Amino acid sequence: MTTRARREREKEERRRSILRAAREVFLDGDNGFHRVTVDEVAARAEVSKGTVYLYFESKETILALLLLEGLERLLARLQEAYGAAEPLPADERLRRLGMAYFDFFAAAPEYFRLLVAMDRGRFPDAVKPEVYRQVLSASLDGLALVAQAVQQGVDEGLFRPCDVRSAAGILWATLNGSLELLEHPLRREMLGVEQETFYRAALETVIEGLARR
Amino acid sequence: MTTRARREREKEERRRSILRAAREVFLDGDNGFHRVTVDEVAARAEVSKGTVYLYFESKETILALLLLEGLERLLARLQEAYGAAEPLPADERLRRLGMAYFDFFAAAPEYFRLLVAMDRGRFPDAVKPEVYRQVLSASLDGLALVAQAVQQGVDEGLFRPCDVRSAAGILWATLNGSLELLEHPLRREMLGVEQETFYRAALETVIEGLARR
Amino acid sequence: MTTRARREREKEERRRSILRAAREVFLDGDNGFHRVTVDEVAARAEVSKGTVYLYFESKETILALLLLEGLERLLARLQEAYGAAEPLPADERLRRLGMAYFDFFAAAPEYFRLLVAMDRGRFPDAVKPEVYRQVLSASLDGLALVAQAVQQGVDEGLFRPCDVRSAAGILWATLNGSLELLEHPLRREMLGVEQETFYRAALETVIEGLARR
Amino acid sequence: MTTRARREREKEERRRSILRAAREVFLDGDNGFHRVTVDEVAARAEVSKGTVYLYFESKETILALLLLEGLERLLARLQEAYGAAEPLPADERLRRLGMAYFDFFAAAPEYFRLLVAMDRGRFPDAVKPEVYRQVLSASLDGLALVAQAVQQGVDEGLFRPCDVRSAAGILWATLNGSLELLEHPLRREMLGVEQETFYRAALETVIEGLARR
DNA sequence: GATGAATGAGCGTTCATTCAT
DNA sequence: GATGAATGAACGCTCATTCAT
Repeated sequence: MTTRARREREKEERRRSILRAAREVFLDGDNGFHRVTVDEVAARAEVSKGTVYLYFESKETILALLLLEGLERLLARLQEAYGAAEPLPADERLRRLGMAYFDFFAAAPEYFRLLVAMDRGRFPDAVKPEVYRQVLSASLDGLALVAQAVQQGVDEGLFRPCDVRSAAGILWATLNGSLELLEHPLRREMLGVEQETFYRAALETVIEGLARR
Repeated sequence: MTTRARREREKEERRRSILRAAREVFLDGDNGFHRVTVDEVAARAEVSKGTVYLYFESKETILALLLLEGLERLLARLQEAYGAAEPLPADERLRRLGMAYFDFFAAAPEYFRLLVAMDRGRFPDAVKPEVYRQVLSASLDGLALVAQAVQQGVDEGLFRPCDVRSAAGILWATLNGSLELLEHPLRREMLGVEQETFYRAALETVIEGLARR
Repeated sequence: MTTRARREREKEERRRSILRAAREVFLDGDNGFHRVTVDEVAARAEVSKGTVYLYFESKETILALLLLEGLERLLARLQEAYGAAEPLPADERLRRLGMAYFDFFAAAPEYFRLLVAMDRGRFPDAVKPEVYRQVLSASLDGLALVAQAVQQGVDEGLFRPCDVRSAAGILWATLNGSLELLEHPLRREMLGVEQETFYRAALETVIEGLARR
Repeated sequence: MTTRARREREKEERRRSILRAAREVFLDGDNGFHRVTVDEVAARAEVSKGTVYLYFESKETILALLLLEGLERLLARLQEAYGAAEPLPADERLRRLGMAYFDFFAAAPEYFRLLVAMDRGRFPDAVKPEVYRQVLSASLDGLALVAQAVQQGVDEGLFRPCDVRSAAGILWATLNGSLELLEHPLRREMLGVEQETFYRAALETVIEGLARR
């Protein structure tokens, strides 16, 4: 009985260890996610290539799970940032959501790349629909949170009436674009601005853009 | 001397012809730029594979030059859209710039993908810093145009005083983010909105966000 | 002692159950016997993969035993078809044997493929000589039945005197060749004939060829 | 000019050399054709794996071409054996065709295996339809030759009227079955007969079976 | 006796790059 | 300057077999 439980635990540990190895390869490489190789992941996890496939269906599945993991952590942070229990003005909620988003991806920019890459290449084909749906669903949940804040703003007369889901999407797009734009040092130099400063300004601009005059 | 000149000219022609072939392959493929192979480019240009490497350092360099070319065309369109000769209000200029940007990438999404990919994969290593800088410089020129329109808006009291270069960057980031966000059908579905509609709304939101109250 | 006997019995049952699972996988697949994997057999038998190897030396051994089983069933059918108890003319016996052979393999072409494959691939190395000999012996028994019918024909003056074992072998070769030839749709098309019609004609031709003039 | 010609020649030589290497791997191995590995072929030809794919589309194509080569040689031998220019009785023609067939495959039994294998596995998918058709066409030409001899026999009253194409197929099936049956030493032992003796007897039996009484 | 996690050699195929001619 | 044949590392994935527990 104990044996069985231990087995189970070890298996889960191994699984995690492969996932961790994948994350390391994925995050370490200066190369970006498409340089993640099953060979490399296996080597880093100190298991054979076959073992990797014992735990995961495909390379893409591993990356998708990695992403999902990230998104779930992100979502938790966003929910925390939203501060549902606190009586906050809508713009403040958006500010907090935006900065939580920033903190998350500033800490792990590769997740951001992975999120962006998810639509491309072999992903849609190689990843089980279920996993794919989970990824999309996590994204949707995050978006819903933003939309909720926008709705609050509209309801309270702070924001102009609008399609709140689109508005949420616009904020999302802006924040993504800001993260991406300044990811490269040369572009930061070009704009002569620090990433966080720029990001905050972008966030404020969109919030301002939603505001009732 | 004449011979030398002719030689030079022929060489340049060959170079252009390879680049043109690369562009054809690049734009033809239904699969995106990462399907561009040196074999195919050489075949299309009717030269040997070796010759391609005689004129270009690497496949990535070719793609970078292609992008540069594209950016230059984009810049021309932006300049046209800016309408320097016409007496236009600043917000209208931004609107025109934004839609020219949209039109360009809607017509050739591959360029957008290439632009996004530029920071990643083998590009940073395989592309000479000089070429890289040229790409950035083309971006800068575009940005300057946007900044100029913002400056006009600030000067005329339409927009709030601000760091115009940052403001231009914010608009840019938003538009890029919007293009990227909606590139994938599933995300379009998720937002329940058409790409152009969303893009326009994002553009308006940022313009609004810049406006003086 | 009783325990020992029970153990023995259980072991045999387990063995049979694995073999049955293997047969199911073997006959299920649309893809032929080379799609049989140990994983699948183990899963179907609801035992671990290790257990499979506890009872059988190799995958090839399992397949060989499967074939042996099949051949034994075939032999039973041939004996029935022979109709030892009935007073039949020799040619009729051959006809019945031939058609029983056809029916067997038409119903389970995989067995035929396996029989053909037996000499090839990893089989000769991976299968114990003993098992191999058993397979051959089963074939011999079938052959003996055919030879017996031929002998009857010779004795009764219906067939020309000949080496009856060779004659039986010739019939066997013809029937095998016919089955194999027409297994592929394209070759059926090429000959413009249906499998059973062709097979019957082949059977008759050889019977005729054995007949006294 | 000479250079060009030499290049061409060398290329053809290389191609042949890879094909020869493939044949060696294919014929040498005790393993049968499905153990033919691109790695092995490349090693034997002393080229890199990539080079193999420079000359051939796929492994299956190589094997198909090998087979085609064999079939063409076989066909030439059959035509010679048929002796169109000589005034031969139909049964003698069949005898000569049959023995030419035997000689060919006795000398290179692997070709026989390859021919049989051609219908299976990845062949139909992995081989260009054109090559596939050529293989079938070569088979058909051989069959036509046999059918022609049978027709002659029917016309001359030596053979019973019959569907000559089916009759040719029956002979073919018998000969194939005989070759296959006795390929394995253990089966030869089992029948207590030498391969050629058996084969001749089978050939005679079918000829006899076609004969008018 | 039974398990099932782990192995690792093996597969066919691709393609950017090099270099002898 | 131009060629194009050759390279070879890399890729994701499979599966029969082993062995510590």
